[in-house]
Amino acid sequence: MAKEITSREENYSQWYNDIIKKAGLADNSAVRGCMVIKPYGFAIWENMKAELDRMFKETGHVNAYFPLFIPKSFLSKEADHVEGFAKECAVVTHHRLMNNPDGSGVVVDPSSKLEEELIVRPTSETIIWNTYKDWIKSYRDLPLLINQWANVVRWEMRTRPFLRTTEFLWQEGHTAHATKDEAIAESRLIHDVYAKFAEEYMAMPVIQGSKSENERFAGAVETYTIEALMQDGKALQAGTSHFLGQNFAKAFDVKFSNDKNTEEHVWATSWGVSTRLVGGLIMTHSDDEGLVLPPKLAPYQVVIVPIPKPLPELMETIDKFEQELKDAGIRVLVDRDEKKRPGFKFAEYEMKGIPIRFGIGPRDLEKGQIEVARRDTKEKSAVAMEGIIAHAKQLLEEIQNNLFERAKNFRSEHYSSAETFDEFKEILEKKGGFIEAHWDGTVETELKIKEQTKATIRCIPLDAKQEEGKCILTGAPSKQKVIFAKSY
RNA sequence: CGGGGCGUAGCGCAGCCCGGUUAGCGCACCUGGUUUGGGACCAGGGGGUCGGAGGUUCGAAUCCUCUCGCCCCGACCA
Repeated sequence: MAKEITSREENYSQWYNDIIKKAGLADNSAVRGCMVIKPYGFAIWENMKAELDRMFKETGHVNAYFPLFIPKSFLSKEADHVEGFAKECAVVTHHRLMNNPDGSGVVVDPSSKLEEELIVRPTSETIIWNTYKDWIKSYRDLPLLINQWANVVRWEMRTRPFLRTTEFLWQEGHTAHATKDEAIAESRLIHDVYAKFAEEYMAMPVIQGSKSENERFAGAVETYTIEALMQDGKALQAGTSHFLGQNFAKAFDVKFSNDKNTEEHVWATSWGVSTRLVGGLIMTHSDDEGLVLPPKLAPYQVVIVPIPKPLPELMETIDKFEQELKDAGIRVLVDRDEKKRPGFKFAEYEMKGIPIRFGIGPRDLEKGQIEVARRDTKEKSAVAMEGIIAHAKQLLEEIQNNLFERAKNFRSEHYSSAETFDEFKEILEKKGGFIEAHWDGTVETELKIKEQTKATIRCIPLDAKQEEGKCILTGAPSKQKVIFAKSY
């Protein structure tokens, strides 16, 4: 029935908001632009986090934690960096409140004004590089491979739950290296980790590429990105990994002595993914009936609904399956609610995107079978109780694969090539999606295209074939196609 | 910051134009009963500063002024 969810066709943004609300992922908060991540939504993030953390550690990184506040002066040490973030910083100017003399509550105590304002971190390059200065003296201190899980604040004009909130959760890796090549290799390594995570865990296909100068991270020499395609034909930048060159080392005077006792500036990378991924996950798979979650990240992979309710004669069997599923490493939820009827529960768990539902009633008990429903295709089938655990395990894999294939198909259907600007505009208007096209390589052209079409260069794909062509806007020569799209 | 919309019970809304007893409906909630294989039904019940302030009036959810907040679309951005 999908009660209360706006259809995608009717209003895509409303649909997105409905899913978040009805599936219990997040709420708006008392603070404009900030959301409350509810337990079910946070569980998805925790699963993402656990997997990413494992991948980072597997590739030699360790976690640390740096302060929330950054002295204002730090931010301005790297010129491009401050320019990129200055307009969206929350600033702490005082540290104390006092009772309002007129009795109307509390006011800022003017005598508590800070000598130097503190910035709530929009990203931590500056405070971290200020710290690295003390940590790095010799080539023996390198590489330094550190990640932190943190919250950051960017005072954006327009926010959307998960996709862009004033405060968001993320991880930010900050590494230091002795050579340029090593730093580039590091940023590429993480770029690959992100792509692998997106595709294998989120079942969200991505295009890997580098950013144009205009879209590059403030302070970076090169930004690598993974770009995903949402169901409304808009692209989502899902993760970025930056090669920072020696920009921050120079700004914070971080030098090391090499094995020939010569001083050199350190080479750096930084990389991050955020709670935005949850938004990407929602928009990649979900449908008009609610959330659809890939099994690998679903808080619960199987839900068992006793039909018509948790009768004692059913629960013995159900408790046994619950334990067996747990033992098999499957996250399972048993609905022991006495009051709600099965139909209600079915709709509820579809809304919440649980990949597999087991329905078990007296009839099933008699026949030694279980009604197995999969969320991705909505198919239902009767499966013998014997071997059900193995069946569930295999079905979870199948669902994971199916979601990825489905998303890949959608992307192929929304991946076009344009030779002329008219063609480009027509595709954008008719179906959106990614459009590959020749571009003359200049910022001016990119900005003009953006102005006329709202589309930007999502990335210069790493695997693009080299071919002679003409820029769709200016006709100037181009050596390869780049990928355009409207984006979030 | 521009353009549009909206603030009435936890949620979704009606009532407002055209002022008039005790502010209403659906869902949710509580109690009891009957039900239960795709969002059950009956009966009873609880819950409201009508976003806030000021004004007009015998009387304001309703009219006027100011104000606060939220949502959508855009500019900005992960």
